[in-house]
Amino acid sequence: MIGPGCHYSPGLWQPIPLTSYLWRSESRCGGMVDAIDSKSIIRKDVEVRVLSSAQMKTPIIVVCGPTSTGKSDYAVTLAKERNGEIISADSRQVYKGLDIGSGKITAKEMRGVPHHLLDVANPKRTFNIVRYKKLADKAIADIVKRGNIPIIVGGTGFYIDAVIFNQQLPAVKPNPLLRKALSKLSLFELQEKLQQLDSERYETIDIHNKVRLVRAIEIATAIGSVPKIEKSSQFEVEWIYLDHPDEVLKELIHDRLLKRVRKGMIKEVEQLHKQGVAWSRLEALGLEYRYIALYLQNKLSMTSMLEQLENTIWQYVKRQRTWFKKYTK
RNA sequence: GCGUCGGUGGUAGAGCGGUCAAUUACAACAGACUGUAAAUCUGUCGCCUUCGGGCUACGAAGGUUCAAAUCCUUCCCGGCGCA
Repeated sequence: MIGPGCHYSPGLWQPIPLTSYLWRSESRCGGMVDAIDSKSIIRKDVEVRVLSSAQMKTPIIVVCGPTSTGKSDYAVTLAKERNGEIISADSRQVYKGLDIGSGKITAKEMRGVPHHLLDVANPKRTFNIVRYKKLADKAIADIVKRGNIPIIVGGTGFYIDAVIFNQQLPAVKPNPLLRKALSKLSLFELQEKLQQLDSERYETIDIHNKVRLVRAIEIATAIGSVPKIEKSSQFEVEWIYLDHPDEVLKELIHDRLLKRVRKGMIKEVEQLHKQGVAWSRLEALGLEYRYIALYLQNKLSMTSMLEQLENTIWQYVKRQRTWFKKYTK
Protein backbone atom coordinates (compact mmCIF):
# COMPACT_ATOMS: atom_id res chain seq x y z
CA MET A 1 0.00 0.00 0.00
CA ILE A 2 1.04 3.50 -0.65
CA GLY A 3 -0.19 6.38 1.33
CA PRO A 4 0.70 9.71 2.82
CA GLY A 5 4.04 9.63 4.43
CA CYS A 6 4.33 5.99 3.66
CA HIS A 7 7.51 5.76 1.69
CA TYR A 8 7.15 2.19 0.87
CA SER A 9 6.62 0.83 -2.55
CA PRO A 10 6.14 -2.46 -4.33
CA GLY A 11 8.81 -4.84 -5.50
CA LEU A 12 12.41 -4.25 -4.71
CA TRP A 13 12.12 -0.51 -4.67
CA GLN A 14 13.29 1.43 -1.74
CA PRO A 15 12.07 4.96 -2.18
CA ILE A 16 14.00 7.07 0.23
CA PRO A 17 12.03 9.77 1.97
CA LEU A 18 13.99 12.93 1.74
CA THR A 19 11.71 15.22 3.57
CA SER A 20 8.57 14.84 5.45
CA TYR A 21 6.28 17.72 5.10
CA LEU A 22 3.60 15.27 5.89
CA TRP A 23 0.18 16.18 4.75
CA ARG A 24 -1.43 15.27 8.02
CA SER A 25 0.89 17.16 10.28
CA GLU A 26 0.85 20.22 8.07
CA SER A 27 -2.90 20.50 8.06
CA ARG A 28 -2.96 20.20 11.82
CA CYS A 29 -0.69 23.14 12.44
CA GLY A 30 -1.43 25.17 9.36
CA GLY A 31 -4.21 25.13 6.83
CA MET A 32 -7.31 23.33 7.82
CA VAL A 33 -7.93 24.63 11.31
CA ASP A 34 -7.31 28.23 10.38
CA ALA A 35 -9.45 27.87 7.35
CA ILE A 36 -12.41 26.66 9.29
CA ASP A 37 -11.96 29.34 11.92
CA SER A 38 -11.67 32.07 9.37
CA LYS A 39 -14.87 31.11 7.62
CA SER A 40 -16.88 32.22 10.56
CA ILE A 41 -15.20 35.59 10.52
CA ILE A 42 -15.35 36.08 6.80
CA ARG A 43 -18.81 37.58 6.74
CA LYS A 44 -17.79 40.32 9.10
CA ASP A 45 -14.39 41.32 7.94
CA VAL A 46 -12.98 41.28 4.46
CA GLU A 47 -9.44 41.87 5.67
CA VAL A 48 -9.42 38.74 7.72
CA ARG A 49 -10.80 36.81 4.86
CA VAL A 50 -7.96 37.77 2.54
CA LEU A 51 -5.37 36.99 5.16
CA SER A 52 -6.92 33.70 5.98
CA SER A 53 -7.23 32.51 2.44
CA ALA A 54 -3.57 33.34 2.02
CA GLN A 55 -2.79 31.17 4.98
CA MET A 56 -4.92 28.38 3.66
CA LYS A 57 -2.47 26.60 1.48
CA THR A 58 -3.37 24.18 -1.22
CA PRO A 59 -2.22 20.64 -0.58
CA ILE A 60 -0.03 19.22 -3.30
CA ILE A 61 2.19 16.19 -3.70
CA VAL A 62 5.54 16.20 -5.42
CA VAL A 63 7.07 12.94 -6.58
CA CYS A 64 10.63 13.55 -7.63
CA GLY A 65 13.88 11.66 -8.05
CA PRO A 66 16.38 10.71 -10.70
CA THR A 67 15.49 9.01 -13.93
CA SER A 68 14.43 5.37 -14.01
CA THR A 69 13.33 5.17 -10.41
CA GLY A 70 9.73 4.45 -11.29
CA LYS A 71 8.21 7.83 -10.55
CA SER A 72 5.43 7.60 -13.13
CA ASP A 73 4.21 4.26 -11.97
CA TYR A 74 4.41 5.20 -8.32
CA ALA A 75 2.49 8.39 -8.98
CA VAL A 76 -0.35 6.60 -10.76
CA THR A 77 -0.86 4.30 -7.80
CA LEU A 78 -0.71 7.28 -5.50
CA ALA A 79 -3.21 9.19 -7.60
CA LYS A 80 -5.63 6.30 -7.50
CA GLU A 81 -5.48 6.13 -3.73
CA ARG A 82 -5.60 9.82 -3.12
CA ASN A 83 -7.90 11.09 -5.82
CA GLY A 84 -5.06 12.75 -7.61
CA GLU A 85 -4.32 14.05 -11.05
CA ILE A 86 -0.83 14.07 -12.40
CA ILE A 87 1.17 17.00 -13.68
CA SER A 88 4.36 15.97 -15.41
CA ALA A 89 7.45 18.03 -14.62
CA ASP A 90 9.69 16.84 -17.38
CA SER A 91 11.37 19.14 -19.83
CA ARG A 92 11.32 16.59 -22.66
CA GLN A 93 7.98 14.92 -22.15
CA VAL A 94 6.27 18.20 -22.92
CA TYR A 95 7.09 17.64 -26.58
CA LYS A 96 4.83 15.77 -28.95
CA GLY A 97 6.54 12.79 -30.47
CA LEU A 98 9.23 12.40 -27.86
CA ASP A 99 7.76 9.26 -26.37
CA ILE A 100 9.98 6.24 -25.97
CA GLY A 101 13.15 8.28 -25.73
CA SER A 102 11.79 10.51 -23.02
CA GLY A 103 10.28 7.64 -21.09
CA LYS A 104 6.80 9.05 -21.43
CA ILE A 105 4.02 7.12 -19.78
CA THR A 106 1.66 5.32 -22.16
CA ALA A 107 -2.11 5.73 -22.17
CA LYS A 108 -2.47 2.23 -20.83
CA GLU A 109 -0.03 2.82 -17.99
CA MET A 110 -1.99 5.88 -16.93
CA ARG A 111 -4.74 3.53 -15.75
CA GLY A 112 -7.34 6.19 -16.18
CA VAL A 113 -5.58 8.82 -14.11
CA PRO A 114 -5.58 12.21 -15.87
CA HIS A 115 -2.12 13.45 -16.89
CA HIS A 116 -1.25 17.03 -17.67
CA LEU A 117 1.66 18.82 -19.32
CA LEU A 118 2.47 15.99 -21.69
CA ASP A 119 2.55 16.63 -25.44
CA VAL A 120 1.98 20.34 -25.15
CA ALA A 121 4.82 21.54 -27.36
CA ASN A 122 6.23 21.18 -30.84
CA PRO A 123 9.67 19.57 -30.78
CA LYS A 124 10.90 21.80 -33.58
CA ARG A 125 10.78 24.76 -31.25
CA THR A 126 12.20 25.15 -27.79
CA PHE A 127 9.81 25.08 -24.93
CA ASN A 128 10.61 27.08 -21.82
CA ILE A 129 9.99 27.36 -18.15
CA VAL A 130 7.62 30.29 -18.31
CA ARG A 131 5.31 28.42 -20.61
CA TYR A 132 5.64 25.44 -18.34
CA LYS A 133 4.70 27.44 -15.30
CA LYS A 134 1.74 29.06 -16.98
CA LEU A 135 0.32 25.72 -18.07
CA ALA A 136 1.10 24.02 -14.78
CA ASP A 137 -0.52 26.80 -12.73
CA LYS A 138 -3.62 26.51 -14.85
CA ALA A 139 -3.69 22.72 -14.56
CA ILE A 140 -3.31 22.90 -10.79
CA ALA A 141 -6.13 25.41 -10.47
CA ASP A 142 -8.40 23.18 -12.55
CA ILE A 143 -7.55 20.08 -10.56
CA VAL A 144 -8.21 21.83 -7.29
CA LYS A 145 -11.49 23.14 -8.63
CA ARG A 146 -12.49 19.57 -9.40
CA GLY A 147 -11.72 18.69 -5.83
CA ASN A 148 -8.77 16.52 -6.69
CA ILE A 149 -5.23 16.69 -5.46
CA PRO A 150 -2.47 17.74 -7.85
CA ILE A 151 0.54 15.45 -7.99
CA ILE A 152 3.60 16.89 -9.65
CA VAL A 153 5.79 14.13 -11.00
CA GLY A 154 9.09 14.50 -12.72
CA GLY A 155 12.81 14.84 -12.79
CA THR A 156 13.18 18.43 -13.91
CA GLY A 157 13.93 20.22 -10.68
CA PHE A 158 13.92 23.64 -12.27
CA TYR A 159 10.31 23.19 -13.35
CA ILE A 160 9.24 21.82 -10.00
CA ASP A 161 10.80 24.78 -8.23
CA ALA A 162 9.14 27.32 -10.46
CA VAL A 163 5.70 25.94 -9.68
CA ILE A 164 6.07 24.99 -6.05
CA PHE A 165 7.79 28.19 -4.97
CA ASN A 166 5.78 30.27 -7.40
CA GLN A 167 8.86 31.90 -8.83
CA GLN A 168 8.03 35.09 -10.64
CA LEU A 169 10.38 35.05 -13.56
CA PRO A 170 10.93 38.35 -15.39
CA ALA A 171 8.52 38.83 -18.25
CA VAL A 172 11.14 39.28 -20.91
CA LYS A 173 10.76 37.14 -23.97
CA PRO A 174 13.73 35.65 -25.75
CA ASN A 175 15.10 38.04 -28.32
CA PRO A 176 16.59 36.01 -31.16
CA LEU A 177 18.28 38.95 -32.81
CA LEU A 178 20.01 40.03 -29.64
CA ARG A 179 21.00 36.47 -28.86
CA LYS A 180 22.49 36.07 -32.26
CA ALA A 181 24.54 39.20 -31.83
CA LEU A 182 25.64 38.23 -28.33
CA SER A 183 26.64 34.76 -29.41
CA LYS A 184 29.48 36.30 -31.35
CA LEU A 185 30.98 37.90 -28.29
CA SER A 186 33.65 36.30 -26.16
CA LEU A 187 33.06 35.23 -22.62
CA PHE A 188 34.96 38.22 -21.37
CA GLU A 189 32.98 40.64 -23.49
CA LEU A 190 29.73 39.19 -22.22
CA GLN A 191 30.94 39.57 -18.65
CA GLU A 192 31.87 43.20 -19.25
CA LYS A 193 28.55 43.92 -20.85
CA LEU A 194 26.56 42.48 -18.00
CA GLN A 195 28.68 44.24 -15.44
CA GLN A 196 27.91 47.53 -17.16
CA LEU A 197 24.21 46.85 -17.44
CA ASP A 198 23.55 45.28 -14.08
CA SER A 199 26.39 45.08 -11.62
CA GLU A 200 24.19 43.52 -8.99
CA ARG A 201 23.26 40.53 -11.11
CA TYR A 202 26.85 40.29 -12.22
CA GLU A 203 27.82 39.56 -8.62
CA THR A 204 25.56 36.56 -8.32
CA ILE A 205 25.67 35.05 -11.78
CA ASP A 206 27.95 32.20 -12.86
CA ILE A 207 30.31 34.33 -14.92
CA HIS A 208 31.67 31.37 -16.85
CA ASN A 209 28.31 30.39 -18.20
CA LYS A 210 27.62 32.01 -21.55
CA VAL A 211 24.03 30.86 -21.71
CA ARG A 212 23.25 32.51 -18.40
CA LEU A 213 25.15 35.66 -19.27
CA VAL A 214 23.28 36.06 -22.53
CA ARG A 215 19.96 35.63 -20.81
CA ALA A 216 20.84 38.12 -18.07
CA ILE A 217 21.95 40.66 -20.65
CA GLU A 218 18.73 40.07 -22.54
CA ILE A 219 16.68 40.86 -19.46
CA ALA A 220 18.77 43.84 -18.46
CA THR A 221 18.60 45.26 -21.96
CA ALA A 222 14.83 45.03 -21.98
CA ILE A 223 13.93 46.23 -18.51
CA GLY A 224 17.08 47.81 -17.12
CA SER A 225 18.14 45.14 -14.67
CA VAL A 226 17.48 41.58 -13.68
CA PRO A 227 14.89 41.62 -10.93
CA LYS A 228 15.50 39.54 -7.85
CA ILE A 229 13.41 36.47 -7.96
CA GLU A 230 10.50 36.37 -5.61
CA LYS A 231 9.49 33.16 -4.03
CA SER A 232 6.38 32.38 -2.14
CA SER A 233 4.73 29.19 -1.23
CA GLN A 234 1.07 28.74 -1.68
CA PHE A 235 1.19 25.00 -1.21
CA GLU A 236 1.24 22.54 1.58
CA VAL A 237 3.74 20.24 -0.02
CA GLU A 238 4.17 16.57 0.59
CA TRP A 239 7.54 15.65 -0.85
CA ILE A 240 8.22 12.15 -2.02
CA TYR A 241 11.67 11.36 -3.29
CA LEU A 242 12.39 8.11 -5.08
CA ASP A 243 15.87 6.73 -5.44
CA HIS A 244 17.91 3.55 -5.34
CA PRO A 245 21.44 2.63 -4.37
CA ASP A 246 23.87 3.28 -7.23
CA GLU A 247 24.29 -0.34 -8.25
CA VAL A 248 20.56 -0.98 -8.42
CA LEU A 249 19.82 2.20 -10.32
CA LYS A 250 22.62 1.56 -12.80
CA GLU A 251 21.15 -1.82 -13.56
CA LEU A 252 17.64 -0.40 -13.94
CA ILE A 253 18.96 2.22 -16.34
CA HIS A 254 20.81 -0.38 -18.37
CA ASP A 255 17.84 -2.72 -18.65
CA ARG A 256 15.44 0.06 -19.45
CA LEU A 257 17.71 1.39 -22.16
CA LEU A 258 17.83 -1.98 -23.93
CA LYS A 259 14.12 -2.43 -23.52
CA ARG A 260 13.44 0.91 -25.14
CA VAL A 261 15.77 0.19 -28.02
CA ARG A 262 13.77 -2.98 -28.63
CA LYS A 263 10.58 -0.98 -28.46
CA GLY A 264 11.68 1.20 -31.36
CA MET A 265 13.37 4.15 -29.76
CA ILE A 266 15.81 4.50 -32.64
CA LYS A 267 13.00 4.46 -35.15
CA GLU A 268 11.29 7.18 -33.16
CA VAL A 269 14.26 9.49 -33.54
CA GLU A 270 14.54 8.66 -37.22
CA GLN A 271 10.86 9.49 -37.58
CA LEU A 272 11.25 12.82 -35.83
CA HIS A 273 14.04 13.74 -38.20
CA LYS A 274 11.94 12.76 -41.19
CA GLN A 275 9.21 15.01 -39.89
CA GLY A 276 11.59 17.91 -40.01
CA VAL A 277 13.30 18.02 -36.64
CA ALA A 278 16.87 18.95 -37.50
CA TRP A 279 19.81 16.85 -36.33
CA SER A 280 21.15 19.84 -34.46
CA ARG A 281 17.86 20.20 -32.66
CA LEU A 282 17.80 16.52 -31.73
CA GLU A 283 21.35 16.78 -30.48
CA ALA A 284 20.40 19.74 -28.34
CA LEU A 285 17.62 17.74 -26.73
CA GLY A 286 20.28 15.64 -25.08
CA LEU A 287 20.58 12.07 -23.84
CA GLU A 288 18.68 9.57 -25.99
CA TYR A 289 17.89 12.08 -28.71
CA ARG A 290 21.43 13.38 -28.91
CA TYR A 291 23.17 10.04 -29.02
CA ILE A 292 20.71 8.31 -31.30
CA ALA A 293 20.89 11.27 -33.66
CA LEU A 294 24.66 10.90 -33.73
CA TYR A 295 24.27 7.20 -34.42
CA LEU A 296 21.82 7.81 -37.23
CA GLN A 297 24.25 10.24 -38.80
CA ASN A 298 26.92 7.55 -38.65
CA LYS A 299 28.99 9.53 -36.24
CA LEU A 300 28.87 6.73 -33.69
CA SER A 301 28.65 2.98 -33.85
CA MET A 302 25.76 1.21 -32.18
CA THR A 303 27.86 -0.06 -29.30
CA SER A 304 29.67 3.16 -28.56
CA MET A 305 26.39 5.03 -28.87
CA LEU A 306 24.84 2.83 -26.20
CA GLU A 307 27.92 2.99 -24.00
CA GLN A 308 28.20 6.74 -24.14
CA LEU A 309 24.49 7.18 -23.70
CA GLU A 310 24.41 5.06 -20.58
CA ASN A 311 27.31 7.02 -19.25
CA THR A 312 25.65 10.32 -19.92
CA ILE A 313 22.42 9.16 -18.33
CA TRP A 314 24.35 8.42 -15.17
CA GLN A 315 25.87 11.88 -15.19
CA TYR A 316 22.36 13.22 -15.52
CA VAL A 317 21.25 11.15 -12.52
CA LYS A 318 23.92 12.83 -10.45
CA ARG A 319 22.89 16.30 -11.55
CA GLN A 320 19.33 15.46 -10.60
CA ARG A 321 20.41 14.22 -7.20
CA THR A 322 22.39 17.39 -6.62
CA TRP A 323 19.29 19.41 -7.36
CA PHE A 324 16.96 17.36 -5.20
CA LYS A 325 19.32 17.44 -2.26
CA LYS A 326 18.17 20.94 -1.52
CA TYR A 327 14.68 19.69 -0.80
CA THR A 328 16.07 17.82 2.18
CA LYS A 329 17.26 20.98 3.83
C1' G B 1 66.02 -13.88 -36.71
C1' C B 2 67.38 -8.94 -38.77
C1' G B 3 65.59 -3.91 -39.34
C1' U B 4 62.40 -0.23 -37.66
C1' C B 5 58.81 2.53 -34.72
C1' G B 6 56.82 2.50 -30.06
C1' G B 7 55.79 1.25 -24.47
C1' U B 8 53.66 7.86 -20.04
C1' G B 9 48.70 8.60 -14.63
C1' G B 10 41.55 4.78 -14.92
C1' U B 11 41.63 5.38 -20.75
C1' A B 12 43.32 8.05 -25.19
C1' G B 13 47.37 10.89 -25.99
C1' A B 14 51.28 15.38 -25.42
C1' G B 15 56.07 16.09 -23.45
C1' C B 16 61.81 14.30 -25.62
C1' G B 17 67.85 16.82 -20.29
C1' G B 18 66.18 21.23 -15.44
C1' U B 19 60.55 25.79 -14.99
C1' C B 20 57.19 17.85 -14.80
C1' A B 21 53.24 14.86 -10.28
C1' A B 22 53.83 15.57 -15.86
C1' U B 23 49.67 20.03 -21.50
C1' U B 24 44.98 18.25 -23.19
C1' A B 25 40.57 15.25 -23.86
C1' C B 26 37.53 11.49 -21.85
C1' A B 27 36.07 8.80 -17.58
C1' A B 28 35.49 9.36 -12.15
C1' C B 29 33.94 12.40 -7.83
C1' A B 30 31.69 16.90 -5.75
C1' G B 31 28.94 21.29 -6.81
C1' A B 32 26.02 25.53 -9.25
C1' C B 33 21.38 26.67 -11.43
C1' U B 34 16.31 33.82 -12.71
C1' G B 35 12.64 32.12 -20.14
C1' U B 36 17.86 26.21 -23.93
C1' A B 37 17.61 23.03 -17.56
C1' A B 38 18.06 15.60 -20.54
C1' A B 39 20.65 21.98 -21.47
C1' U B 40 24.60 25.05 -19.68
C1' C B 41 28.52 25.87 -16.29
C1' U B 42 32.31 25.28 -11.97
C1' G B 43 35.80 22.70 -8.74
C1' U B 44 38.78 18.28 -7.49
C1' C B 45 41.30 14.41 -9.79
C1' G B 46 49.34 9.76 -7.59
C1' C B 47 50.01 9.08 -1.99
C1' C B 48 50.77 11.79 2.71
C1' U B 49 50.46 16.72 4.84
C1' U B 50 50.75 20.91 10.81
C1' C B 51 49.15 23.23 3.46
C1' G B 52 55.43 25.23 4.11
C1' G B 53 56.22 20.84 2.01
C1' G B 54 57.41 15.51 1.97
C1' C B 55 57.29 10.71 -0.63
C1' U B 56 56.64 7.26 -4.82
C1' A B 57 56.12 7.61 -10.10
C1' C B 58 56.52 7.98 -17.17
C1' G B 59 57.67 -1.05 -19.30
C1' A B 60 62.27 -3.41 -16.11
C1' A B 61 67.30 -3.23 -14.53
C1' G B 62 71.73 -0.72 -14.86
C1' G B 63 74.61 3.64 -16.59
C1' U B 64 75.97 8.99 -18.16
C1' U B 65 74.94 13.84 -15.77
C1' C B 66 75.03 18.73 -10.69
C1' A B 67 70.08 17.23 -12.83
C1' A B 68 66.63 11.98 -16.77
C1' A B 69 59.77 10.66 -18.55
C1' U B 70 63.44 12.86 -21.75
C1' C B 71 70.52 10.55 -23.42
C1' C B 72 73.25 5.39 -23.44
C1' U B 73 73.27 -0.20 -22.61
C1' U B 74 70.82 -4.72 -21.84
C1' C B 75 66.31 -7.18 -21.07
C1' C B 76 60.85 -7.72 -21.44
C1' C B 77 56.37 -6.43 -24.32
C1' G B 78 53.56 -4.49 -28.86
C1' G B 79 53.00 -2.56 -34.18
C1' C B 80 55.13 -2.56 -38.98
C1' G B 81 58.81 -4.10 -42.90
C1' C B 82 62.22 -7.90 -44.64
C1' A B 83 63.25 -12.88 -44.02
